[in-house]
Amino acid sequence: MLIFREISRTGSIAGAARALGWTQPAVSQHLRHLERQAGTPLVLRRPRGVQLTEAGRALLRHADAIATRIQAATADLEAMVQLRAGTVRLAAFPSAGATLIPAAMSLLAERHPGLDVRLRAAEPPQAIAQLDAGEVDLAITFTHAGQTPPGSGELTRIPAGQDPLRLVLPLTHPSAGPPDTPLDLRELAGDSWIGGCERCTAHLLQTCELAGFTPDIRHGTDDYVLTQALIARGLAVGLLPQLALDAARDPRVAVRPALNVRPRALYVLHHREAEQIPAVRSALRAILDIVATHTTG
Amino acid sequence: MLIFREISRTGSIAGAARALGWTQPAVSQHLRHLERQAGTPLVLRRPRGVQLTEAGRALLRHADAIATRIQAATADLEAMVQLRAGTVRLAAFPSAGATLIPAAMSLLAERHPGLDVRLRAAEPPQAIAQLDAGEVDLAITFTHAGQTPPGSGELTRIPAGQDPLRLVLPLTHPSAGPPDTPLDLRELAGDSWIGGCERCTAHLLQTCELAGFTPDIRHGTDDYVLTQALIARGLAVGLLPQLALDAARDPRVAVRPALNVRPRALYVLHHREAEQIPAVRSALRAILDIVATHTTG
DNA sequence: CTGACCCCCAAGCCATACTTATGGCATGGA
DNA sequence: TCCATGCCATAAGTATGGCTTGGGGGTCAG
Repeated sequence: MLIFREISRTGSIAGAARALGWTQPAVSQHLRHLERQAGTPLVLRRPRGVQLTEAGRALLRHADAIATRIQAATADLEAMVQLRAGTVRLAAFPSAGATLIPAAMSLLAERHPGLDVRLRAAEPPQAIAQLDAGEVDLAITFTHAGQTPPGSGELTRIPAGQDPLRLVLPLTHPSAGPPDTPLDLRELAGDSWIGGCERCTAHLLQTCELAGFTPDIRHGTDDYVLTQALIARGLAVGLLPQLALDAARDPRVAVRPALNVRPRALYVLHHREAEQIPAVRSALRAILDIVATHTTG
Repeated sequence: MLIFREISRTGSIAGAARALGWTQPAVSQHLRHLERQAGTPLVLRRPRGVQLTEAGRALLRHADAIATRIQAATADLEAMVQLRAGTVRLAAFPSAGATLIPAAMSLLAERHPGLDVRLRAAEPPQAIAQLDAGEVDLAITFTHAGQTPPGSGELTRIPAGQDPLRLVLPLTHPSAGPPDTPLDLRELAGDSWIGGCERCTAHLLQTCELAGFTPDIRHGTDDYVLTQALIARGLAVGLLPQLALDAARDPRVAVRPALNVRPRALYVLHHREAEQIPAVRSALRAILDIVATHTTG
């Protein structure tokens, strides 16, 4: 097909062969094959070259259109390879979506302005479901110490730093001491507690059991603003991840490091081959870069 | 490219292979090759099939457009092969263009209503020039006896019957006898003559020389209506082809067969391979059919 | 009439592309 | 837990297709 275009462009079979770096019979055979399956001559052989027949002119129009399309396709793909275009769909749990991810998106926009990044907030189980369904390319998730890391065998899991947990108390609480000195969980054994998401609440229970008591979990919400508002009113104490506090810090609560409470681990998940996709790879890199500065800084 | 469409249609490489009647590795290799030259994965391999990446979706759009174009191209060519479409450009000398060719065009239109036939009036030398220049597909020409048949080696010449020449006289002329009895040229040796086109005049001169006299050619025109008008007024006698008289017969002139004057031969000329073009072939056939009925009838 | 430039045809060789065979991986049921 | 059934990839073998070389016909210009 493209050979035929070259024939019509140069006006001769030998000319097309020269342009293509082939020999003349090769082009001649191609043309013959094309005419055979067209069922009609496409060119008239003249002493100094060939001349298109009506059928040849008709085919040429289509061939030109096809060549244009092929060019457009290669241009589109090249743009994606060179990161001048492309879409990355992220699913992140809310506190990362409010802190790490916006920073990573800014970094990525700076590096590759043409990329289109889309974020959906989703707790880890939902994020993985969306990944499985092909609705997102990257899932930013976490696992509390002692819980099984997320993701089935098909997914690649990349550690993305750790997020320490903090004890959050009313300012009026007797244990609301200096913000940098760790506090032992057991000092809050008698308090009312507020739990987070399902897995967070499970982790709180487990941690307290290990510390030797069963917490009195009276409230539950995965909304960290609401959580802090309740705590500010003196209605409970809580264990909140640092990222949540980074996202929204209520000034009416006290925050202290927790003794013997291991941080939650953050992960980025993706399909195994998704890392080969340029846009996904650079988005992943941006996220990991942000995590690195966040951890070291 | 079309393989990729099949993959996306069936949703799996194995499915595409089944649909194409190939084996699974063949399709897999094609896909790999395509991804290699795209520079990015086009599909994600999932446990029960594959899922298109963004680049794959982009390519699919282009592939669909290309497939549509290919389909349109084959449809166009098929229409031409099946004579539902196509153009034939004819060049014919005026008296044939006024008689045989319209009949042939009607016959062709009846057989193949979709064909587009275009006629240009041209004397044989011009018709051949147009054929050489690729401006027409068929040239209807004639040669007088004794003249070299038209056409260089590149052209195919097909005899298309003969066109007898008639002596045309004023009704008042002493030789204007019964229309079916031949008349000897020499009876008109002393008359004033009117010549036709260049080659016709040359033929007239040659014929008269052979008959033993030199005609007094006073007028000249290739317009057979004008010729007959001059003859009707008694200003000259002439030698007109039967086709010209078929086209326009002035009732004010007498027509008699000429003794010892050989008819002119009609030819259809075309490029050697043009006969392979369906529309040209069927047009040629229609012309020859008309010529045949004309000759026998 | 010879050289240059088209084109076609025939035969040979090489590369591409499809096949068979094998293995890994994920899922679903006994 | 183990096997069965999909899916996909890889590797090696083979054969078909396609390009090359070599030779011939034809037209046109010098």
